[in-house]
Amino acid sequence: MNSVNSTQLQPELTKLGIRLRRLRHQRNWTLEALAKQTGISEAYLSRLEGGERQPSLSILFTLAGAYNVAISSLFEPEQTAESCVIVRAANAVIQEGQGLLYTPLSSGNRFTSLHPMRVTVTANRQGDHLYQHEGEEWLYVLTGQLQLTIEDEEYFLQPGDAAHFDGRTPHRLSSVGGSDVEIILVACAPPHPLRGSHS
Amino acid sequence: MNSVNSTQLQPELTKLGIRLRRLRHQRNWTLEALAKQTGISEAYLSRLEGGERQPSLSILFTLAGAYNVAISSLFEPEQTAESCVIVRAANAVIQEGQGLLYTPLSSGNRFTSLHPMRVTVTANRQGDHLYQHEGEEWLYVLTGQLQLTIEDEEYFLQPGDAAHFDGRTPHRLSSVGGSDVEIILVACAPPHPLRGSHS
DNA sequence: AAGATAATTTGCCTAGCGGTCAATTTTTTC
DNA sequence: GAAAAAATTGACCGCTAGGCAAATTATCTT
Repeated sequence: MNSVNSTQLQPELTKLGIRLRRLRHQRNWTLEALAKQTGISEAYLSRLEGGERQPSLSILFTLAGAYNVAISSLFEPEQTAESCVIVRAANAVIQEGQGLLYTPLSSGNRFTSLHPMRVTVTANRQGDHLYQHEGEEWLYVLTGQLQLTIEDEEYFLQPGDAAHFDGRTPHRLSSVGGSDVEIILVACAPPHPLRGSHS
Repeated sequence: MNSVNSTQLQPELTKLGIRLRRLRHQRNWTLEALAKQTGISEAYLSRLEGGERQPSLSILFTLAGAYNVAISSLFEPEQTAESCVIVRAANAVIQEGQGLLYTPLSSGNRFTSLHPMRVTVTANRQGDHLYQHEGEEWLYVLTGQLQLTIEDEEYFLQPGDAAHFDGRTPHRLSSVGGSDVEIILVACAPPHPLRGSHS
């Protein structure tokens, strides 16, 4: 009665194995070389890379050390190595949400982490809602005067000013001075954002 | 003769335990509740959080599932929850490197992932060097005309255009049209960059 | 093509640790 | 204070992580 496999385990093990093997091949190492370096037997390494064994953390730490990568990187979703996405000012697609005007500055999900956009905070809009999300956020004021509220702190930003803050602390944007504010906003989301929490 | 502990294991286990406990407390869950939900015994959970046991991957996957977080996040360095960093245009600190002029737009390392900067590509500079680094890169042209070379592809960007690419593919910036180019550049580095590889 | 050598995989085994139950201790509540 | 809830610990077992050595497959050499 092991209800363990809510996230099916085997495919994850296979993926892990593949990543490990790729790391090794990238370095042109043989199983023997790796075994000698880490003190782990060739046989076991082979089984790991085949996804036939479930490595203990100590093994994972050792391997991550040998490859000089973070353990977490062994579990991160594959980077789609799409080379480049260009978004032209001419083709801007403006979206509306919560009284703000958005223009995504990258076509979405080919890259995982960065989510850049151009945002227009319309004049006299009073930001009612406090935003809160995983990851970091950074913004840069192009034109206008921005009022940035972080939790209970207030900042006033001029064109050329930048702000960098933790997305988890409640924040809000509004314009001051009676004219629209144009900003560049870049969010950086972790690979697997925490969605609505608890039961 | 287990040469496993190159990266000392025990402290990592402790850290992991602390993270797990924090996740549980954040949700106001009791060991019993978590045990019931996951099918893992309270006793064992307690030991895990105390760092006294080395969880198997299947256990980790189950827990990550219960908390709805990525497994990798269990191994990532603590996010320093510093709330906000403001950089004023007035206080810009200009640095020079490789023929480019940099202005960091966030004061460094309090946040891990995002590294925003304003870059001036001086006129007629010929980007000789091809850059290559971990993580993603995104840029936005403020003024001037930029020539962006990604591997063997060439792109010409006008003010307002944006580009998003994988930092690992070799890339280079240069100016065209005989005038300086001002851009916003945001790099997104993974927590633990791969430093110089292999032996 | 066939030896020879390097590289990986597989059969088989077991020590040790992951994981549980039940009892004990600590913390909270009223 | 007692009583209930939450967390920890002792003692134990089964399973599997991981090693050894033989077998297989891939890579050279000539």
